[in-house]
Amino acid sequence: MSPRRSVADALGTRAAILDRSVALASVEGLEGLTIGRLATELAMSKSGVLGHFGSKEALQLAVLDRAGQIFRAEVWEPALPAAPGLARLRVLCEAWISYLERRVFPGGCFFVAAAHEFDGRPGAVRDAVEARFDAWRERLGKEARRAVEAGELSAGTDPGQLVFELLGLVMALNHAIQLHGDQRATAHARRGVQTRLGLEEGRPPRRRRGPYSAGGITPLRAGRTGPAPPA
Amino acid sequence: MSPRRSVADALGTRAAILDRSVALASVEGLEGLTIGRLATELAMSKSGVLGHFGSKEALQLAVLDRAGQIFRAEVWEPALPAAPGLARLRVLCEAWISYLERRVFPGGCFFVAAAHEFDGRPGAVRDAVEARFDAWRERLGKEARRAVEAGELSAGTDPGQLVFELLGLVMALNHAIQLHGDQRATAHARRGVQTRLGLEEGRPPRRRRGPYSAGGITPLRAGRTGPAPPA
DNA sequence: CCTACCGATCGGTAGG
DNA sequence: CCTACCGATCGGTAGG
Repeated sequence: MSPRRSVADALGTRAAILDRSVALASVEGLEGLTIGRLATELAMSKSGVLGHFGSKEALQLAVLDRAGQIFRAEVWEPALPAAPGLARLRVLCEAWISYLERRVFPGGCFFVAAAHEFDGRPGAVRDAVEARFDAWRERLGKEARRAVEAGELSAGTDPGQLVFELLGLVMALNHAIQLHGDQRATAHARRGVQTRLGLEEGRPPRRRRGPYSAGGITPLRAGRTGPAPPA
Repeated sequence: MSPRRSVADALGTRAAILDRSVALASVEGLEGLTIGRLATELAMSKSGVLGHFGSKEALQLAVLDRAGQIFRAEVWEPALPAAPGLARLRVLCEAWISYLERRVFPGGCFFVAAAHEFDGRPGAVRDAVEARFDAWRERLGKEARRAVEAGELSAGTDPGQLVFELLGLVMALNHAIQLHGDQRATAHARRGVQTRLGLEEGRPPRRRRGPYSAGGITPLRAGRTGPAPPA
């Protein structure tokens, strides 16, 4: 009952609301997330839930932030130990695929879902989703440019084109898993990444003029947590 | 007031409801499509609208059918004059990209949006969306297999992999247009398709063992309504 | 095709 | 954090 205790409790309650919200919104969408249902599942009153955020939109933005923390921990941070450039790009793509394969969010990629839900509705939520995609593409683009500059990818490689195609592979995988329950699509996604980023592990790239330096070569392992791709 | 007239009127009303529904659902989603809003926009009563379908789910299924007719006319039919195999696959991909570029549905690809909206909710709508994607992938796969069998694509080409990658390019384009308003992404999508299906225009294929044997094929024009891709 | 209505649920507020 | 409540809107039905 002391003020100190109350603050800690409030933060714990807020965190609990957000965790439940992420799970709910992943399946039902950020708009399908309702204060009433949250309150019921958390055994709280609606006003108790809403008091932590002030409005549904503020809750949605907080949920987006929480989902961003999870994405960062699952996809971005595993790639930090890898050397910038091609090596990091490979770990990044594998962690990204693994994040979908392991269904970190039961509804698939939280941000792809949010993008589809809000791309037709102006507002703060839509802007936040767009900003996150901009930042993510920028990060990927930065690694891709570094890989090209270092000669790890063909000098003719367009980093923007590469990032666009990687995004497409991940989106197609997300779609295959969520709509069709097709886990075999992960093999397609991995093969697509390998075609674009080469397949070797720990070997120097072959110096040649061709588009890819696909060496002779074991598949990606670093950062992999899912099962190995089928032969 | 005769029975004949009533039937014609009813069909006209039903068609008007569906057209309005497609436009609304493209932006708001099939679940965001509400009977009340439809009734207001059509200057009808709610029960007048609902009477044509019986339930919201039946309306959603009818809307999906109507959207399918539009997709068929915009993407599939333009490809029918082309020879089966690689030529048809090229026209198909160009019509598909053009369909997104021209924003035939203001909310982007109707089925990609519906897939994201319903992939987490069991039911007839979800099943209908899944069946449509199955059929579409089957059609693309059939053309891809024919192209491989005819030697228009490398014998090593995996049709399933090709279809997966084409779907990814289209989904990345849809995302770029709808979330980022980025029309330049159409160039990335077209370049991705050309990398996979060959680029030349009216030139004989280079006979080599490489992945693509891009035939002596005119570039896509049939069905193209958008601007030419940038150099 | 209409009016009139049903119970349920929505986001949010008043007041404590 | 609660109870109690607001107006609006939801899908759907009764009865004509």
